[in-house]
Parts: sequence; C-alpha cells; structure tokens
Amino acid sequence: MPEGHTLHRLATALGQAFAGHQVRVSSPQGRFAESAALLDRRTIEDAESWGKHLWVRFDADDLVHVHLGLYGRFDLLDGVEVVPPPVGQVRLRLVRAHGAGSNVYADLRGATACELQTPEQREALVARLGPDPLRPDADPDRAWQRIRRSRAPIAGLLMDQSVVSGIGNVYRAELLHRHRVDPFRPGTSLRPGRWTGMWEDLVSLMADGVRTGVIRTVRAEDLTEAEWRDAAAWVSYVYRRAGEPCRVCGTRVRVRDLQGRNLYWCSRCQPRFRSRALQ
DNA sequence: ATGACATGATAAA
DNA sequence: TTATCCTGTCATA
Repeated sequence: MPEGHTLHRLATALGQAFAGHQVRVSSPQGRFAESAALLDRRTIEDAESWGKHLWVRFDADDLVHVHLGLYGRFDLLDGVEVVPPPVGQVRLRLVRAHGAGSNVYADLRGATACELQTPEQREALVARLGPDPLRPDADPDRAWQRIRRSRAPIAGLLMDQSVVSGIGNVYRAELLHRHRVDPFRPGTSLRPGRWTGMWEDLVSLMADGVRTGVIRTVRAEDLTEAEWRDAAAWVSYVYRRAGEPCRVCGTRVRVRDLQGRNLYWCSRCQPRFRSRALQ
C-alpha cells in the first residue's frame, strides 16, 4: 500500500486519534525500545507527511520519523474494547486509553525507518524531497526543472523522490499509461504542457487515493459493463498486468526491470519515442 | 515447511 | 548493477 496517499491518510488518522493526548509508547519487538521509553506518557502534538515520509510530533519537538518502505504498515484501530497483545513484530505501538472500554491504538510493523528526529533533521530530509502532489503548497515547476534537464528515462525520474515525492511503482506506471507516454523517453524530450497535464492528473489521482485508501486509476469509459461490475477491473491499466490485454487497445501488457523495479507499460498505447535527431 | 514476491531505499562494488 | 534490510502473504510442495 505505501505510496504517498497512504502516508497522507496515516498522518490525518494519527492526528485525529492522538493529537493533544497523552499516549503510551512501546516497542514490543524491541528495536525502538529506548526511544519508546523516552516518549512514553508524553503528548502527541500532530502528525504530518511529505511524500512517503511520516512524522509524529511529540511535545518538546521530538519527532518520530517513519518510512514504511516496501512492506511496512501502520495499523490504527479506534473504538477498541480491550487493546490486544501485539501480534507479530510490532516495532512501535501507540495507545490512548479513553477509559470506559473505548481505546485507540496503532501498530507499526516492517518499517524501513522508525527513528527519533529533531526538527533540524526533518528539515534536512525534506530539503532532499521533490514536491509532493498532495501538499497544497507543492510547486510542480521544481519537478519540471529537474525533468527537463535530465536525459534519464521519465519512468525513472517519476520514481526519484528528489524529483517528485510520493509516487511509487503503481502511480508511475498508471500515470505514464494515462498520458500515453513512452516510459523510456528521456526527461529532456518532454514538453512543458505534457508535464503540466501529468501533474494535474497526479494531483487528482492521489487525492482520490487519499479519499478512498486505494489506488484506482481506470476511467469508467475504458471498461465494459461486466468489468464495471467487477471492482478488480477498476484497479489498473497496466500495473501488475503483464501479459494481460491492455484495457484500452488489447495489446499484451509488457513488463521489464528498470533499476531493480518492475516497469509495466503498453507498447501500443505508449509507443517508442523517436527523437528528431535520430530520424 | 519452504520459497517467491511486494506499492522502497540505501550502500557498496 | 548487486546486495541488503525490514515483515507478511500467497503459492507450491
């Protein structure tokens, strides 16, 4: 699940559940135990995300920086009668006891990062991140200035968190397909209008992701009636559909390893770009 | 029981 | 480019 929309939802949910309250902080798995002891019984002020990074801010400006990585998860459960004993490897557990048998707790597992940070450390990290389409102050031109100067394939640039932050393998593949862009096109070959269109679409797609909690990129008009009734068909045009027919043209979806990640695309909808210099 | 794989990122070679 | 870390789930045996 963890692309930018997941972290954005998490920040909101954690803020609603814990902001302004004293919490019990523990690390049942042990790897965050020392810091957990330091934070236990203190007050959470708020939570915030930028791209795939999440910060939970405690009083006195102590931040817990979380990055879920490929398979981390942060499960929040509200209105629980009794907080259950931890299951599996719980790195961090936050608990707010309402009393009257109604409690809230959140369990973090499998995260790449779960560490105490100062505001300065957070600043330094954010300085390395590109604009996050989910943040209202995001400046798409900052991303564009990187893209237009880079000969790297656009599919790689979209995944580079210092260019744009929050895009993962799903949004990358789907965005390129929706805009009929060859994933291997160098950044230098894109025109500004194309980027503007992609950015605006990304803002809207990711906002949908925040609203619904899932990434669903297929437009209704690209589905048959049967598919319309089948929720699974709504999910993606090309992501994880290698060998299956493209929902737009029927060509078999292709997959190739690009910088260690599976890249999915349709060779007909996203035909190979040829630069004028080569013609 | 075992292994492959995953919506990520980093450090080393 | 390759190896490595973190954890859970699903398919295969």
